[in-house]
Amino acid sequence: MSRYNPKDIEPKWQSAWSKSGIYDAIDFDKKRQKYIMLTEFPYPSGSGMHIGHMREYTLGDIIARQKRMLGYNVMFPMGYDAFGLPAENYAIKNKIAPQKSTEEAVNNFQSQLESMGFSFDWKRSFKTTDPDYYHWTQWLFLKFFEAGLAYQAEIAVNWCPFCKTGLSNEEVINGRHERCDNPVTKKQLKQWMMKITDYADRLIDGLDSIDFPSRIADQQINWIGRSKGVEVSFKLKNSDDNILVFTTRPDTIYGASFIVLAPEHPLVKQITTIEQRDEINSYIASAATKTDLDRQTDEKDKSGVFTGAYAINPATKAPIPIWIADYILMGYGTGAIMAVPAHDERDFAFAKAHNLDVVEVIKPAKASLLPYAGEGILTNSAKYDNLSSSDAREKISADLVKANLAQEKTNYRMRDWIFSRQRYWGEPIPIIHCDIHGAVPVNEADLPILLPEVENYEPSENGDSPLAAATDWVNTTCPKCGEPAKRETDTMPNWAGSCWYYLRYFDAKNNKEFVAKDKLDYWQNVDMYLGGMEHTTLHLLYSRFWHQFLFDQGLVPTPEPYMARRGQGIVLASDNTKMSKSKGNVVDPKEVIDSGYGADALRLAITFLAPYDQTTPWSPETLGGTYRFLQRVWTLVDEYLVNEHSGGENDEIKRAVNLMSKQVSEDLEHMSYNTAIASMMEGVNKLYKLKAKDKYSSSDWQWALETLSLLLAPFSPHISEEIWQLLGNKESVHTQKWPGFDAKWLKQDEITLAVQINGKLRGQISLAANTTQEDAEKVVLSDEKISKHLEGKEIKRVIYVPNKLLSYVVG
RNA sequence: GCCGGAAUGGCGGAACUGGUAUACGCGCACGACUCAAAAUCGUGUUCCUUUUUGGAUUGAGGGUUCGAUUCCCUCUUCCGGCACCA
Repeated sequence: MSRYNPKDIEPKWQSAWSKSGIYDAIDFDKKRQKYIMLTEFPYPSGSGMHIGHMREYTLGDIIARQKRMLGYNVMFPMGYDAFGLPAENYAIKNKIAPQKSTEEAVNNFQSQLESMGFSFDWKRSFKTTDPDYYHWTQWLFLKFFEAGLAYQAEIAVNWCPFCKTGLSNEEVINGRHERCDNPVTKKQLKQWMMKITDYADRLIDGLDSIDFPSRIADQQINWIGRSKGVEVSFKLKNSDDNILVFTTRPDTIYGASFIVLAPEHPLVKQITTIEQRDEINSYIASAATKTDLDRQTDEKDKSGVFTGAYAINPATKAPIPIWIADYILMGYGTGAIMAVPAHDERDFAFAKAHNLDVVEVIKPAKASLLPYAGEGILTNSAKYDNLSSSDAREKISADLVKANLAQEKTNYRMRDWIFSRQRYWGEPIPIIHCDIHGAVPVNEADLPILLPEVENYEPSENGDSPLAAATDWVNTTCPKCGEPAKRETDTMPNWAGSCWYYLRYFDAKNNKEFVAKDKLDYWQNVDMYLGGMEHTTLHLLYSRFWHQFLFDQGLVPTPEPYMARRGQGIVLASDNTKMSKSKGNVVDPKEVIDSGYGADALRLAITFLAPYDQTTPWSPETLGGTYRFLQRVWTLVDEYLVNEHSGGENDEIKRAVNLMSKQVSEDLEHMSYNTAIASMMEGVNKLYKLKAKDKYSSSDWQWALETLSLLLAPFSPHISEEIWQLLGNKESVHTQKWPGFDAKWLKQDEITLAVQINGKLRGQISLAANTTQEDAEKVVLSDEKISKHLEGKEIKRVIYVPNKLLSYVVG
């Protein structure tokens, strides 16, 4: 008799597997390919990985292992997203060079991953910081540049004063930087931008062709924020200039009683009257210093200043005043609106605050207070009166377009992607600035542009990258004319490397191309992409954009990178709050393994807690339960091996194991991992009962225990391998065929029929399977307990569901 | 405010296309083993009433149906995302 001790078996198999190569993905293999991938490949930080990572990786590993057993050529790679703020901030805080801290963190991660027994193909691994890799990230940037999709612009960027770098809109969450949680301000900077807005429609429409859960697809659609409307021009009263406004509600144009411009709007200076100039200037100045957070907290009070100028409403021909206010954003639409206070909450608040006209032009079906933003019937709108607002929307915009006063226009909430960072730890942008030729791309032959080693890699206050101080590196010559020129010193954001890493796994060592074409054609794209919800409007959106561009360039064979995406839920601490280092409630997987539970029980516990996509609290008790389960499995096998086992067949064993096999297979198909484990527990409980009866006397035991180890293999790979081999098998359990089931053992001769009377359960009877309704009724009526409920009642109707239930309706 | 998701025992959760609600695990109680404890094994465990019987129950209210955790309507609460986007 031996005891289940994970420490005896887990490290042993981990090293055996890594020598064997059984998890390698094979290029051009005849078997069908299946690509399972995890987001975001981790950014190595000193603190290592927590249980949330492990949930995702365990899920991926279960899928990958089962697909291999089902006969697929599985690609299940892992690498490291090692550039970027998290790695760099960690390095700065601990006063280590990022190169060095990254290396340490990677080693730490590597050993953590190995201790969990994941079946990654390590031969394809790389870091985004490897020059062999970022060579091609830079090369791809040049493709964007050549296509005009990477460009420079002087704009007011989101600026994180703590990290001292510009940020994209996606990285600002509730006015704070998503990495360090400090409030974000605005700073005027010349930035590299990516024209993701060119792909806005494709990013929305492409979702129809791929399998993303609606919560992810909807979130992306929401973020892109497509809205269709018209741009209408309002002529200035005393000038031939026009102000363009964007509106989705041209049906309300007769109620437009004033115009509001963003403070940064280019026409403001020109139209402001002398009397208003001081007031306008001071308002512009104060708006410029507000942080996003200030703007959000000031949301309710609608500040603004009159410019002194008027525009003509093209519908009413009436002059209306032009104001400026910071609730109008320069970055959206035209930076100017026609205000319809009767039918827009913000305009209404502004009109009330500044005593401006409110003209009702839409009558709601039910009487309602102003402002009323819904649909209704037009009024005060000349010839459009009595039209429905939707009809009026079409008619009015058509008429305005015909009169050359408007054009149809689609706007997006999403802005172009601010791509440069004023930080050290990123891919250098491969551009050279020449006085004569402007921004010139580096020659492809000169790639990669290596990140130089510098003494001081901390960010600066003034918005210069730390690279600006590396003058030897900065000063170069123009690739076009050979005159002295300077390198771009901003670096790429940490999202750049992860935009295309999934492709590089096809061909990780290639130094001639980013990926060889025949490998792209074989592996195609990711079949199942697992990852957290936090990437939905960041990495997941960015990389779809890159991939769509690569498709347009003929560089990849498919229009979308990820055929299916699933997001795992968050693992909370046991007290139902988020795990955080500061609260000290983070569960460290290493501790769990070392304390004796082992990786197999941990993997089971994470998976068994709840459905994979549900947020759920961590439970040490569940870990105890899954450990106990494995121990029971172990004991079952151990007792079998030390007992004599000759004897006949046992139909009950066949039935129990076939049923377990069916349930586990079906649950895996539906990604219902927690119930798959429940099915195995149920199966093992049954085997314990059968063992008590027949003392392992049946010849079916060997088969039963082998099947159990096959079913358990994707979930708990070490113990499965150990018992598989203890049972006398020589090859790895992980290269075996997934067990099927024989339906003939699942058929039941005798079934339990539920009997309902007026919808209430009144009894259960045992019957031979497939008994006719007539015979079933006879049995029911002869059952005293049930038939007494029918006495003296008129039977109005009888419903019979064969093998399930018999339902009487009585009066 | 808008978009998405959820609500089932003491707890995590199960129930496939409407058909025996509470699988599986935890916890708890009792029993076996033990001098004892732990571990292990076994039995029980939605609630109320109760000898049996019976009644109630899937966040609340209504509807469809012989039958609803499941479908429809109204509402409440919680979680995630977006948020002055014209």
